Amino acid sequence: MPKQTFFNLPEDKQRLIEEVAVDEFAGRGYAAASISQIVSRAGIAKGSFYQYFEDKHDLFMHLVNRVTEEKHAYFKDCRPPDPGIDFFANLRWMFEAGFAYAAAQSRLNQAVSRVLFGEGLFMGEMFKEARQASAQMFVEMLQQAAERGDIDANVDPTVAAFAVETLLNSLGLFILNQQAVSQEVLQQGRIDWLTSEQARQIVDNMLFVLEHGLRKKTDG
Amino acid sequence: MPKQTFFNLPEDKQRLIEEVAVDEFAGRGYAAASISQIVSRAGIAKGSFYQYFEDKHDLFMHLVNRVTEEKHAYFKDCRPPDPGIDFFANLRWMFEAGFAYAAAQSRLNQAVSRVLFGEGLFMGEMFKEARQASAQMFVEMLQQAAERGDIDANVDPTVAAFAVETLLNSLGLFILNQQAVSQEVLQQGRIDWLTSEQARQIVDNMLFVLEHGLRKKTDG
DNA sequence: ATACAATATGACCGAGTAGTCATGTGACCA
DNA sequence: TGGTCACATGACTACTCGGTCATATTGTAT
Repeated sequence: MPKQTFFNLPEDKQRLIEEVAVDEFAGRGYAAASISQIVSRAGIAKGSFYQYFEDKHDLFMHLVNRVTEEKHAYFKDCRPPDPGIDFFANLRWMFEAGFAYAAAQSRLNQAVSRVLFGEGLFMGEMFKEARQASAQMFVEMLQQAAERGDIDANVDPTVAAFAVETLLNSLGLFILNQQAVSQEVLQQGRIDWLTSEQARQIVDNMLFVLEHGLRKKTDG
Repeated sequence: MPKQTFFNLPEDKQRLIEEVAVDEFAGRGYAAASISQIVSRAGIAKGSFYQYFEDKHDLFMHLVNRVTEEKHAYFKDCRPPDPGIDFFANLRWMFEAGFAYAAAQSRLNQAVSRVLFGEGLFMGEMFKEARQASAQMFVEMLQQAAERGDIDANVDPTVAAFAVETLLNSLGLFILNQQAVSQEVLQQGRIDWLTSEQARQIVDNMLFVLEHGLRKKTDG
């Protein structure tokens, strides 16, 4: 948490520092963000920075806290329309609220998102060919399936392909999460706890979701 | 691409360098990964590194290529049983192969995935609570929905929550990519890509898939 | 043995970094 | 007026970084 001296600053100076910091983080990512750059662009002395914050991490966490504060404030008044509402309606509502928030809200939130998205985009650039080839394969597959009448005509093949690809790619992530990954496991480099039975169930579940969706079928 | 000198190296030295590099990238993320650290830990001279690789990017791309090679090698022998088969059967085959690969995945692949999924362990630590809270929220939501009979009883809430969360989280990036939004646009803080009609359709589609699945409904 | 090319090496460079600290400044109180 | 205290400052230290290059060490062909 920032030191008291930071909160003693005039509001506009606090905001200025936050803005500059946010730009720096957004532009260069967390790891490469430079405090020297921040103080220079904010027009404060290096020493002052260290009277406000412990270090870079402290500053960044402050920004994150600001965003979550803002978010909570934003969502406070508008509770989900009805707690007893249908799950899918609820999901849709969450989406729309999230979009509205993202669209309406401050530079602060936009910038923090930019840190996350920006790095994603950067990485995306790196693997453009590989990813496009992969994505293309899935799209074609889905298109063929659509022509053959295997999949629903309401679904855009591109979106469907994305869904399939994303879930397929995240299988590894799911496994890692399930075992609360630790450095130890990473070094060990093998995953042998997973029985084929468990594996089968996970795959079954994922495929079921993709094929039939989550909604309970009312008909036989 | 690495220079010829690298490939002239003894196999085990190549592997050693790759291992060390992978650790560095996995541990500190792409931006903060240090070549000085890598050469030091690999026990080679700084100058040698630059006789093997152009720069950090070159090294990283080499690792990525290794991963894709590995993947291709893994999937090479096992072609889909029958090209004319039902789409979902085909999908099942792919998922099983994908799962096997994910379960057997090498340190190499793990590390690269880690870098891609969010700048290494560090970022992961930072947002750990937030992400866990989010995941927890989804699981509870799905459990309630299951109890209320909104969602299908065949689906394990944990897997469903993971699927929902994964798809929703990566949807933003997908929309960005679909509209070919550049990093500059993001930097400017424009949000028109979010509010566009296309974005809305993508969201609708994704929600549809989650609710009803991909398979064409024969009834109704 | 000799010559030659390929590779290995680490001291070195310039640039940039995080973080410190002695000194300066201004506001408030006695 | 003088004293006190919170804050501001930027030169400074002690790094690490990516990258270069003259030199040393190999391996190979003659």
